Formats: sequence, structure tokens, C-alpha cells
Amino acid sequence: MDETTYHHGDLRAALLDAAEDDLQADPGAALSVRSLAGKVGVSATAPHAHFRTRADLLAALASRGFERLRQELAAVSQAEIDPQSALVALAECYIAFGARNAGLYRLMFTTGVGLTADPELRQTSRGSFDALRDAVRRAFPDQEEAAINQTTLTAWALVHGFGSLSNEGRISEEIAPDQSPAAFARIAAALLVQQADQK
Amino acid sequence: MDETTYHHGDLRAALLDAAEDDLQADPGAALSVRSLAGKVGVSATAPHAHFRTRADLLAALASRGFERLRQELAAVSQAEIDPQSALVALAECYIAFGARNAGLYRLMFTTGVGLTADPELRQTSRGSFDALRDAVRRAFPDQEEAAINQTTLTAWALVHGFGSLSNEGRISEEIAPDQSPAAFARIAAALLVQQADQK
DNA sequence: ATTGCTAAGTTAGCAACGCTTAGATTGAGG
DNA sequence: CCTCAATCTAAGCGTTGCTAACTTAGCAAT
Repeated sequence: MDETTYHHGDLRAALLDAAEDDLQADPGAALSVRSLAGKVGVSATAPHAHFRTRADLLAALASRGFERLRQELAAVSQAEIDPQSALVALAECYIAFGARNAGLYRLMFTTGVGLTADPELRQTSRGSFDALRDAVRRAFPDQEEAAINQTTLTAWALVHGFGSLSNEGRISEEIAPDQSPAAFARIAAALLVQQADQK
Repeated sequence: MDETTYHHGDLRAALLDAAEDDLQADPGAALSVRSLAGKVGVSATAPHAHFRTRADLLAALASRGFERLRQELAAVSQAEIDPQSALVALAECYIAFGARNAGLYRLMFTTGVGLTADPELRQTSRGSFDALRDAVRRAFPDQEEAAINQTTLTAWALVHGFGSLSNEGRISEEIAPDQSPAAFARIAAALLVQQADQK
């Protein structure tokens, strides 16, 4: 890579990478546009050519997160043969993703409200949900579409609840001695399977 | 109240009130210390006498939120006689609290990580959890303490998951036609009751 | 009553931030 | 080779969090 090119080449991706690094180093990082620009070796206002506003940058970052989450979920979903044990693996994959990318995960679900208007973010976010739904559909093949939707929603709420609370350090060791993603995933998946069995 | 007293009287509470107003008007408000000071009619740096840092102010605000949530949960828990229908009511109370105080709720569960070190926040947050646990204990009187803890944790993850996703506008109408807190609460409570019945 | 102390508020000022505007630099297509 | 749009820089505005030094006011002891 040339050291002193006027044009960076792929500043957009570089900025997102730098932002993710910051977030990985400190999940509560402030993510200043200026410091990101500095880290990438570019002037303070260069990012504005790619992201009209700081919020746009955050939305793009969140979108990238959802896309990665979708990929990881899809990979797990295809790897598992038994559709019910796939549910456990999927739950663990989801929660573990949050644990592995704490800062990014928070951003993904916090960018919310105003920014959910961002069409690309809406789409990638929906992609992650659909990955979950595919697995649920395979696990409970005899459920109707509406039931599938509700089960998926419940599953999502469960894993997001566990993941979010765990990420923010809200689950004390006294309450849950085993804080591993796998432990939370087992609880969540067991609940879902039970529900389906009763139908 | 005197108009031009040098000492404000209760600046600390006034700042928190103003912050909550801002958050109520716009759940994504930035909550600048300076503008809060301005709104209360005090110099820009006066707040620092009560909150060493902006993060401290946010932590205090979150703590107040948890205290109010605890009170509301406790009130519902005592009002209901049938312990199982109390679970539904409690879940609705929780999710509705999040919907009614979207900005505050987000803050409560986002202040996280570094700030969870704040002892008062830790305590009030724990208070909310205990209110939930009391209700779970009454609903499933024959469960052991460890099982109660796990059920409470599961319940918390469920309602927090639904509340959080719903608040951030992440649940599309297509997936959940009924977006009311009551609807989500019914799903969550049904899952918990089923689980207990199987034991 | 005067004094001293401390909490609570003020003004001034620094560095960092997001964003706008105007101008420089570049590579790609006609 | 020339043009032009995309990309980046430079300068600057208003706002922010926070510190430092000072002022004000109430309270307690003498």
C-alpha cells in the first residue's frame, strides 16, 4: 500500500474497520469521527465524503454487524443436521456473537428509533431475523406461518435478552453461576422446544 | 420558590428531572450537561458540584429509573392475588414501563459495563430484579432457590428482550400484528408457566 | 456578633467534537 | 489531452465536558 497517496483507496471500509477496532478495545468507546479519521491517516473532514453524518457512519457499522451475524447464524444453521439441536447451537451462536462483539452488538440494537429509518440497516437487520426464522421453521416443520413467526420472535427476544443482559454485566454470578453463552443458550432453547412440544 | 436565590435548593433533583424530560421528549436525546444546566437556570458548570462527571449523572438517572421500575413491579405484585396471573401482569408492567419511558429504559440498560461499577446503580438495579423474583417465588412456591433464580433470570431475559426490541422498533408489524405490551407479556408469561408445569 | 468553614454556585478558558464552506488534488472517461 | 466529478484538505463556527480559581451564602462555634 502506498504511503502518501492523496486518495486513500477505500476510506469508507477503513473507517468502519477502525471504528470496529475501537469498539473491540472498549465496548463503550465514544467513536469520534475525527479520531477515526486520524487513525486512518486522513484529515478530520474526509469521512464526510462517505458518511454525511456521524449517525450515518454508526448505522453503516451496525449494518455490517447484522450482516456478519446473519452469516454466522446461517453457517451454524446449515452445519447442524438435527433441526432441534440446531436451535441450541443457533442460540449459542447468537449469544456468543454478542459476547465476542460487545460494543458492536450494543450499537446494533441501540442505533434504534431514528436510525432504523436507514433502509440498508433495516434490510440487514431483517436478514439476521430471517436466518433465525429459517432455523425455527426447520425445527418445527408442522407449525403454520403465524406460529413460526411468533416462535421466532420469542426466540429472538430470549437470546437478545440473555445476550444483552449478559453483555452489559447485568447478570450476577450469584444468580447464574455459569455465565457462558452456551449455558444461556441451553436455557433459551429448552424453553422453545418445550413450547413446541405442547402444541 | 424564590426566583433569584444564589443557591438553587435542590439542583441535583432538578437536573435529573430536566434530563428525564428531555429523554421523554426524544428518547435519543444527547443529554448535554450544559443544556440541562441552562434549562434549570444555572451556570454551565454548576452541575459538577453534584455530579463529578456526565457519566455519573447518567448513572444517577438510570438508578432513579430502576427504583421507579421496582416500585411499579412491587405494586403490581401485591395487587394481584392469584400468583400465576400476577406473572402476566408483572410482565406487562415491565414491558409497559419500557414503552412509557423509552429513553430512560435504554439508558438504564446501556449505561452498562464501566458504569455498572457505580454502587448505587448496582443496588437499585438489583432491587428491580428482586421485585421480579419475589413474584416468581410466589408463582412457583415449590421450586428450590436455584430453580427460582434461573426462572427469574429467564423471565427477566424474556421481558427485557421483548421490551428492548419493541422499544427500538425492531419488531415489524408483519411479524407481530399486536405490538402492545400486553400481547408480548402474554407470550412471555405463557412460556414461563409452561416451563414450571413440566417440572 | 464575629469569625471561620464548607457546600454550592460563578466566570474564564482549554481541548475535542460534529459539521459547513471553500479550495486543492487526483484518476477516469471522452 | 482535457474535463470533470469524486475525493481529500484547510479553515472556521458553535457546542460540548471538564478544570481552575474565585465568589456567595448559610451554619456552627466562640
